[in-house]
Parts: sequence; structure tokens; C-alpha cells
Amino acid sequence: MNNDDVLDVAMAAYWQGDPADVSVNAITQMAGISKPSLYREFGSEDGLKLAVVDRYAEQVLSDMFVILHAGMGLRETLDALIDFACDDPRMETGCLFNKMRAGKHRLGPLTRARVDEIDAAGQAAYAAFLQSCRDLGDWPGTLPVTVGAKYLGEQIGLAITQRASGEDPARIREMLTLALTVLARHDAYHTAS
Amino acid sequence: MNNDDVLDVAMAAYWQGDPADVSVNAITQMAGISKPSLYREFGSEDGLKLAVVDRYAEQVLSDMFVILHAGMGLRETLDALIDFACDDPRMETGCLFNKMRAGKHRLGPLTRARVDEIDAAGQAAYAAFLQSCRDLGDWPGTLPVTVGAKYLGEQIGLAITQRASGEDPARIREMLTLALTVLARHDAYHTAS
DNA sequence: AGAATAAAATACCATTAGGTATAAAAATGT
DNA sequence: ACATTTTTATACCTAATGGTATTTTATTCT
Repeated sequence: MNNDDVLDVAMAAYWQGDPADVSVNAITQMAGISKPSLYREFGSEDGLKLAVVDRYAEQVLSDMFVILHAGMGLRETLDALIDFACDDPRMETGCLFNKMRAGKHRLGPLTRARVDEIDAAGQAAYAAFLQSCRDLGDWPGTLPVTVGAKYLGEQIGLAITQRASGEDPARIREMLTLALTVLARHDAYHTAS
Repeated sequence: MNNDDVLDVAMAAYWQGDPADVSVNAITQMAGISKPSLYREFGSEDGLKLAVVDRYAEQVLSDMFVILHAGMGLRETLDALIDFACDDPRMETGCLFNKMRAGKHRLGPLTRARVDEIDAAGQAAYAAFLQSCRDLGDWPGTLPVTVGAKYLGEQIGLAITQRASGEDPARIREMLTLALTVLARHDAYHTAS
């Protein structure tokens, strides 16, 4: 049971439930290691969560950055984001990063700072994508890029949160599609089959 | 310090922070009463939270029901809801009901059941409103009423949540207006001044 | 006024949290 | 093979939680 295995166990536990509801005792038990071992490796609960959120960012959130930097057009990119939010099986229990951000006040200082960093990076990635769309004439209108970026991020986060609460996936897709219609008007409203 | 005063103190405390982060000890201290007094009145923490959410529903959520049943047209009603979500000073620290629903797994069985009831009632109110708009020809399109109702509720909840996290109020209004544009297209996009 | 009863406040209980000291075990160097 | 060092596991600590037993205070009835 090496270090990364422990991180995988912790990440899965935090991800499935709520990061604030999983104790270090529970994690040591699930990972089959002793509490002092965990504290020697990660220093504190805060250190463990920091390592977990970093791992999550590089393993999961990176996929979203890939979509945003793939150089696709606005519509294609939005569709890819919709697919990710609505269909990726990893998001069935919600997004760990969103959960952490939603319960930010319960995090230690290290993890909270990192969450803010990642949040800013995500915001910047959305904004850069929209800016490039506008530059290429692919995104008409006068909506400020920063507002569009925030809106996009919030809508995707909302959809993933709804998946975690057991909402009907077809309806989630309808609502997210509807919300993003305002960024790139689709031909017609069509229900997901 | 009578019963309703205690409820007011508890409601304010739960509302300002997070219902899961305020202990009964803290509430007794704030209310200036003894713990046994509180337990004699409300039975348990669950009982207290149940009484609080009931009080919140009748004091605050009722305002939203009033808006929905005022018999205004679609656009006017949406504007009133936007104003409520973005400007009502009581929503500056978020919506207590939304906070409870978001942290439902941390509630006791009584409170959780009531939260579900209120949620269903809200959903029904949104749906009834949209249905009447459609019947009157005020809401064209083929979007199912239930989807529209859910969408409307989620967008308003999202806006209020953002107020609690200190987001720029002008931007929140822009985003909520943008999201609701899809239900009743406004003439043009205009920034809130 | 004095006895009986209702109310309140203090003190307490069991459990769990994050975190650590200490004892046992294993691995390593010679 | 033995001594040393490092790792592991058990046991413990302090603080805080929801909830309650007990004692003290206030009130009411006669």
C-alpha cells in the first residue's frame, strides 16, 4: 500500500461522499494503514486534502482543459462540455472539486488556497476559450468574456451537482443545453433520447 | 426570551452560517437560555431545525409564492423573481432553505422530510405558474412545463447561492437575466447599472 | 409563611474528531 | 548473530458534539 494508493482511496472516499464528512480515521481504515503513517506522509488532514485535490486536478479536471484547448469551434466545444458533464461516468457522484469549493469554509488553509488557485485557473481557461471564439468571429454579441466564462463554469458545475443528487440524467442534459443555448443558439430544442 | 425569540435567534444563526456548522450549544448561548430548556421545547436538534425551516418557509419563502401567484405575465414575474434573488437584503447571506437542501445528508429525518416537502411545493408552484402562462399563450415553445420549472428554480437558487459567496451583485444579475432569457427572450442584453 | 411543584442551570455522559506519545516489530548495517 | 535504526501499531490526549441527570432556584397553592 504505497502513497498513491492511499491517495486513490482518499480521493474516492471524498468524492463519493462529502470531503467534510469523511474522517481521517475512516480513511486509514479503508486504506488499511495506521494513523501515524498517514500523518507522517501528509502532515495533517489539510495536507492530505491538498494532495487529493492536486491529484484530482491532474487526473480529472485536466480533461476539461483538454476540451477547452482542443481548438474546436464554440458549438462543438460546448457540446463536448455538455457530454462531459452529463455522460462521463466519473461525474456520477458529482465533481470533487465542486464539492470542495462549495464547502470551502470547512477546508484547512492549504487546501482552500489551492482550491482558489484551481478555480482561478478554470475561470481563466473558460475566458481564454471564449476570447478566442470572439476573436475568430465564432461568438457574436457583446456579452463580456468574463461574464460568459463565469456563466459557463457555473452552469456546468450545476449540472454535475445535479447528477450527484440523483436527478434524471436526460433532464439534466435538457437543462444544461437550454442554459448554454444563450451562448450559442442551437437550431431547435430537442429532448435527449 | 420566549419560544419564537429562540427560533429567531436559531434561524439567524443557521442562515448566516451553515446549518451544519452551528451547534446547539452555540444557539443556547446566543439565545441566553439553558440547554435543557431548548431540549424541552424542541426535543432534539432535528426538532429545532424543523421548527426553523417551517418558520423560514412562512416568513421568507412565502414571498416567492406570492410573486408566483400574483397573476402577472411571464416577463413581469421573471423580473420580480430576479429582483427578489438579486436585491432582497435578506438573501445577502444566501437562502437558508437552499443551504439546508444542499446539506440534506447532514439533517435529521424530520427536517429532511420537511425540506423535501417544501421543495416539492416550490417545484409545483413554479410548474403551475408556467402552465398558466402557457395556457394564456404567454409562454410559447414546446419546453415541458416540468423542465422549465426545475430550470427556473435551479437558476434562482444558483443566483442566491452566489450572493452568499460574495459574488459581485451586478454580475449575478447579468447571469441570472441571461439564464432566464431562454424562457422569455428579452429585447436586448443590457448590463445592470 | 411553608410545603409542593415547576423551571432552570450546572455538571455530567458517551462518542467522535484531529493529532501524538509510546511500545512493538521489522529491517538494516556490521 | 547482534546492535541500531526505522517503521508500524496501539493506546492515549484534548476539544467539541448531541443529549441528559441532578441540583438549585423560582413559583404557586393552601
